[in-house]
Amino acid sequence: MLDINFIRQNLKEIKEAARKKHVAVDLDKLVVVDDERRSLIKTIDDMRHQQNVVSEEIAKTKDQHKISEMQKLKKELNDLEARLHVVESEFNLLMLQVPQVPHESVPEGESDADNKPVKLWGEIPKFDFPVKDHITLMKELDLVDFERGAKVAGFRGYFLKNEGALLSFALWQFTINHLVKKGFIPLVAPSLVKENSFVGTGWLPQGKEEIYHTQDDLYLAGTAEVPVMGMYQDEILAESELPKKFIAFSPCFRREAGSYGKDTKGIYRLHEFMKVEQVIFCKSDTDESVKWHEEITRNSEEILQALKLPYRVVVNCAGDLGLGQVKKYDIETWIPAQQKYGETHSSSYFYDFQTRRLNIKYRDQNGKLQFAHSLNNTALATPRVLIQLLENYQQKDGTISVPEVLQPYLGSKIISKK
RNA sequence: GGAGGCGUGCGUGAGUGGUUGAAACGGACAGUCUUGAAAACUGUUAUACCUUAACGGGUAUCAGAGGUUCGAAUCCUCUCGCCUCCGCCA
Repeated sequence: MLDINFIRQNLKEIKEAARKKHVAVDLDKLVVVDDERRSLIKTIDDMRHQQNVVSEEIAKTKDQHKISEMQKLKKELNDLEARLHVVESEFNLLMLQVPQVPHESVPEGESDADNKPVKLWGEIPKFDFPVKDHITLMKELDLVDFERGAKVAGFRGYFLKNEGALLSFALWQFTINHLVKKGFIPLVAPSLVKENSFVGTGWLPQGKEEIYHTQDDLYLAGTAEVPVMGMYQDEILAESELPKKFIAFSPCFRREAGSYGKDTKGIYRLHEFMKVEQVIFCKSDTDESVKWHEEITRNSEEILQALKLPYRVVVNCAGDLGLGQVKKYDIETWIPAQQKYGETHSSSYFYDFQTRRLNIKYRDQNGKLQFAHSLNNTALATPRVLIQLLENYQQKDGTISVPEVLQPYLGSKIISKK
């Protein structure tokens, strides 16, 4: 959510942002609705003032004439309040659709195909044998059971098995340890979450099709960003505790509506997966946001570097940005069998878009309340990253060598047939 | 799932229809005093919106939403949250 005064003063810029982000929102209508809203509030406030003054007189004089005068006023007031009610809900609905303005460095574009690479790391491995894809590798080494996964959990269901499971634990543990050393507070976050946090983070109302909804009116979060942001809703933080840095583990659920035909094989696109997510609250300062954005991106790169997986960083084009995002980097990691990079991380910042919706503030040095800024990035998502890990580490004899940094967690150096 | 209780400001807690945005105590902050600290004393201590050049003024908010009333923290209805006991359960 943006400040309505900011919207009114920068209407052209916001319209441009909506165009770039492909967001359909009638901003002219918003202004008209806001005009009516403002004038109603003014009128109603004045009438209430009169009501307060006269009521006080009545308390003393019990003047029957004034009472009937106020009865009339009350009727008028009720009508206006009812109208304001309607206008305000219209106003709020429109406000929830107004996009954040992308940073000037964000390229224009329609979809992820227009994202621009900004960094390359690692060498693309050359294999002197036919490369197997992760599905083949996992089946041969008995690391996954798709058939029974589908039997039990339906389409896109899976069981991770043997080292497929153990590697996941190793990756989580390694990642969390790495970030805790950097001052991140570890969390295990809820996935079953109330609607508020989804609206507050910008996942709702537009993302309704993507999110599972339970019969108890709770929703299943597709990322720990949702619960961790919701954690501080309606709170005033101390400036001294900023930046607040969290590393949160949670199961993640996505309906993947609209992508029924996409990535139907393997473990790339799943309804249920696990993620270790970085979430930061920082001071209300655009430079601070940029600084921490670079840091959380670097943190994820460090993890890939420690795993010695080749990756590239792309800056997402405006068409590929979420409603509230100012700028986003995706990190894409090399998939040998497909000879291309595949998204494994997504790093974004929002300025105060989310914290305004969630009412998360802090008191600055001058005693003024400010909306904090928020950011988040994947630290590591499983099982997707197993694709890159297994394929890049495969060996001629069909075994997988275990990345050095994971060996202590896994207790072995090689994954071979049972 | 059954039975009961409770929701007031940073905290404890008063307030059951008319200057109560809200007593009192505590906490925090600032000042006086002190070499420094403590103690004592004094003062400050909500947020949002509207209005004003400014001083200031106005409206709303006592979990939330409705209702009764000229007037609601106080009465009524619903919702939400928390707590206790029983049952069930990892």
